[in-house]
Amino acid sequence: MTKGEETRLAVLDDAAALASRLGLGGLTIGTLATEARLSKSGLFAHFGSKESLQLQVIEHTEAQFVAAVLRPALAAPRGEPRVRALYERWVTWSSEALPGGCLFVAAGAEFDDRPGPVRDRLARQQQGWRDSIAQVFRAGVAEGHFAADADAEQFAHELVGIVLSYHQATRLLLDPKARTRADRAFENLLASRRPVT
Amino acid sequence: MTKGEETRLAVLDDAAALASRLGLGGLTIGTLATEARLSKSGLFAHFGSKESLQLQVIEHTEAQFVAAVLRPALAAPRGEPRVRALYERWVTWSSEALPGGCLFVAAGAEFDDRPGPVRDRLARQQQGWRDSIAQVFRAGVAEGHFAADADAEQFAHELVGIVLSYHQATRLLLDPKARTRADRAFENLLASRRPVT
DNA sequence: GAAAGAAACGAACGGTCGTGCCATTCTCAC
DNA sequence: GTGAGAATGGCACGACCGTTCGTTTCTTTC
Repeated sequence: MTKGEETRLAVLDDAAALASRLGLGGLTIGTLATEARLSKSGLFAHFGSKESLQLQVIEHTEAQFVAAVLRPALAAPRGEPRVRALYERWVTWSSEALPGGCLFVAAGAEFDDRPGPVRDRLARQQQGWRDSIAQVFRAGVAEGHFAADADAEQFAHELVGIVLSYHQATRLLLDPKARTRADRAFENLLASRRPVT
Repeated sequence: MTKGEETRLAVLDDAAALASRLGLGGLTIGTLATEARLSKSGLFAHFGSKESLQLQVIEHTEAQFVAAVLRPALAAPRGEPRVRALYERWVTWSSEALPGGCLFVAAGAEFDDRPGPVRDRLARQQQGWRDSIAQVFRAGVAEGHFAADADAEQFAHELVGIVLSYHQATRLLLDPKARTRADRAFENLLASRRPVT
C-alpha cells in the first residue's frame, strides 16, 4: 500500500469518528485536518472536494459495518441463529463502533431531504441493509424457524425500528434499560413470527 | 399581542421549517433572515444568540406537537382508542408537519452527543413523550384493553421504534409501502399486548 | 401630531468555511 | 545516491458565519 493510500485510510477513520459526532455536514476540513494532524490543504488534496470526502466516509464506514456485522453474522447457522447473530452484532455496533453513535442513523436523518449523491448513497446503504435482513429472515422461513407466511420485508422494517429506538434511548436518553428493552422487543418480534406448531 | 412577539412567532415558524430540512445546526441566521424577509441584525435582535434561537425553535415545535398530536388524542376514549388516536396523529405529524420531517428525530440524532442546553431540551422532550405514551397505555391496561402484566414503558419503546422506522422508510427510502408497514407493525404490537381471553 | 419606545436596518468585526495555487518535503525505483 | 513523482505544507481568496453597534423607521400612547 502506497503512503498516500495509507494516509487516506487513516484520515477516513478520523473522519468517520468526527462525522458520527458532528454529522456529515458538521464535519469540516479544518477540524478534520487538526484531528488527523495534517494541514488543511494537505488533507484536502486527498479528496478534492468536501462532497467526495463525505461519500468516501460513507463507503469506508459501510465497509467496516459489513466486516463487523453482516459478514460475521453470515457465519452463524442459517435461520434463527443467523437472525440472532445479525441483531446482536448490529445493536452493539450501532452504539459502540463510533464515538457519536451510528453514522447511518445520524446522516440518514440529516440528509433525507437534501438531494444529491450523499443522500443517494445513504439511501442505497439503508435499502441494502434492509434487504440483507429480509434475506436472512427468508432463509429462516425456509428452515422452518419462522412462519411460512411471514413477510420478510415487514420483519426487516420492525427490526430496524427496534434498533433505531434503542439507539435513541441509549444515546439521547442515556437510558440504562435501553439494551434490555431492545432485547425484549427483539424476542417479542421473533415470537410473533414463530410457526404455529 | 405586540408587534415584536408577532414577528418572533412568524420567524419561529420559518425557523422550524428550515431546521427540519437543514438540521438545528445547519440553520443559520443569514438564511433564516432571508427566508423571513428580515435583515440579519433585525432578526438576531429577537433572539440574542443562536443557541437561544435553537432552544426557542424546539419549544415552539414542541407546543405545536402537543397541540396537533397529544391534546387531540387525549380527547379520544380512554384505552385502546386513545392509543390508536395517538399513533395515527403521530405518524401523520412525523412526516407531514414540517417539510423536512420530524424535527425531533433529526435534532435528536444530531445533538445526542453534543452536551449543552439544546441536547438537554431535546432529551427532556423525548423522555416526556415516551412517558406520555406509557401513561396512555397504562390507562388502556386499567380499562382491560391490554394485558394486566404488560410493561407500559416497553410498549412506548416499541412504538417509538415503529414510528422511527416509518420515518426513515418514508423520507430517506421514499418507500410507498412505509405507511402500510407501520400500520401493520402497530397492529402486531397491539395484538401482542391484548389480554388473554 | 409629537414624544417615547420598540423594531428593524446597515455596516462592520474577527473567524471559519471550502477551495486553488505553488513551493517544499518526502518516498521510492533505479 | 539521485532523480521523478507523490505527498504535504503555506498562503491567500471570496463567501458566509455569529455577533455588535449606532442609526433609522415604525408603533404606540398621550
